[in-house]
Amino acid sequence: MRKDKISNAVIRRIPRYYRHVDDLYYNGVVRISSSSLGRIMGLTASQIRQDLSCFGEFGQQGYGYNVEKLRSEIAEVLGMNKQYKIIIIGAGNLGRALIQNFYFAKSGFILDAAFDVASDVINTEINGVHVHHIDALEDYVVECKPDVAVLTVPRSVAQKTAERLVGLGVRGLWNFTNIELNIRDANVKIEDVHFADSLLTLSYMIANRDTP
Amino acid sequence: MRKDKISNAVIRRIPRYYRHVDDLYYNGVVRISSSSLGRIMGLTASQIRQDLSCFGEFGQQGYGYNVEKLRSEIAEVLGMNKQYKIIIIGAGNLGRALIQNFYFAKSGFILDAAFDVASDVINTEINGVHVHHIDALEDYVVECKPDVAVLTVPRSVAQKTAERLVGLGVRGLWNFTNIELNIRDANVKIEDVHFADSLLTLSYMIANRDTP
DNA sequence: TAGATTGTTAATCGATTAACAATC
DNA sequence: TAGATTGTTAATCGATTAACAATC
Repeated sequence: MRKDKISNAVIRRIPRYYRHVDDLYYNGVVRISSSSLGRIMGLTASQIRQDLSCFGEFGQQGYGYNVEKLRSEIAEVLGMNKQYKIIIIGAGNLGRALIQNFYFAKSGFILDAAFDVASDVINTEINGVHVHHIDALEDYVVECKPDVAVLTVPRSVAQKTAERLVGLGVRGLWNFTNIELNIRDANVKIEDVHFADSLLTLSYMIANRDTP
Repeated sequence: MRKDKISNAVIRRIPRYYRHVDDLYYNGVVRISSSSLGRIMGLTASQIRQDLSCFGEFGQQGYGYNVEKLRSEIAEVLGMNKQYKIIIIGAGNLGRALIQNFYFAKSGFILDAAFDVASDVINTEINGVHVHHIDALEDYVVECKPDVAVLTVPRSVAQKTAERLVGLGVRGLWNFTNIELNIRDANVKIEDVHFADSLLTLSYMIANRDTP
C-alpha cells in the first residue's frame, strides 16, 4: 500500500537500496528475494518489504523482485530521471574534487557550470565544466534555471551565498560548508554534508569501543 | 543516570550538540537552558535533557547548563581529547581538499601523513603534511601507530587498502570511497561518507516536495 | 524565598519485526 | 500442484515527549 507520508528513516535508506540493487544489476543478477537482499545489506527481510511497499508493489509472490525493474522503480522514486541541473559555487579544492571525481550523471544530475571569485580559475574548464565569475551568477541562473547548487564556498560567505541562490529560485542546496544554513523557505531543500560531524562520530565510536 | 548502551540516534546527535555549544562558547554565551538550546537546534527541551543525561549530569536546576563546562564535557564524550593520530591514504583531489581545508585539530585529530602512488606528489608537502609512497605504509604504521586512516583512494583499491590498514592495526576508517567496506573485525570502526547517497536524498526531497 | 530549570519516570508515539493469508 | 515469497496486518520494541518532584 503506497504511503503518503514517508518517514525520514525510510528516505535515508532508499539511496542505499539503490546502490545495492544497482550493484546486483551490473553483476548480472536477475532476481532477488527480500531475504537475500537483507543478508547482503544487513537488514531484516521484513524491513525491506515494508520499506519498498511505501512506494508501490515491486515484487511478486514466490519469485521475489526482478532486479532490473526494482532498480528502475527505485531510481524513479529518487527522482533520478528528472535530470536536475546542478551548479557548483566555489571551485576551490573541494569544488574541484567534486567536479573531477564525482559522477553526477550516475545520480541523475547534469553538472552545468561552476562559479568562483579567483581570477586564476575563472574562464577555465575543469573536466569540461566552465568556471564563471560569481558576478555572472544572476544572468546565468535566469537563463539556465539550475535546480540545485552545491555550496563549496568558505564558511564566511555561506549564508549570504545561500540566500542569493534561493532568491534566484534554486530549489535545493547541497551544503558542504560546516554551518547550518538558515533558510525559511520550506520549499527549498537543504542536504548537509558535515565532515566534522562524521569524523566526530568515528571518534566517539573509537573512544567508546568495548575493548580498549 | 549514565546509560551503558547509547542508541545510535543519540550518538549521531552529539557532534551536532558540540557544534552548537561550541558556537555559543565562542560567542561568549555563558549559560543556556535546554529550552533555549532546543529553540536554536530545533529539538525539544526534553530530548536535549534525555540525550545529555546519557553521559552524566551536566546541568543545574534553576540555572541550566554552563556553556564552557557543557562544551568540554561533550568534547570528552566524543573523545576529542584523545588526540588520535590520523593519516590520509590517497592524495588526489579529495585527499588534498581535506588536507588543505579540513581542520582536523578542531575535531581533536592530529594529521600526521599522507600516502599515494603518483610520483609527482610523493615527497612533496601539502599544507605541511608529507606525502609518502604507499609502499612506505607498513614501516610508517609500525613506527607511528596512527589510530585512524582516511580512505580517499579509487574504488578499485578501496577494499584491499582497507584490509591492509586493518591488518596493520588501524582502529578506524573514514571512508570516502563509495563502496561499503567488508571488514569483519568488530573492533575496527568504519564511518562512511557517501556523497552519492547524500545527493540522492536531496534529489528525493526535491522530487517529492509538496508543491511542484 | 519564589522562580526557573534540571534529571528522571511515565506516557505516547513511531519504527521495526513477526506472522500469515494470498498467490505466483 | 507444492514451495517460495510477497504485501500487509498485528505485535513488539525503542525513541521521543510530557509531566513532575527535586533543588539550585
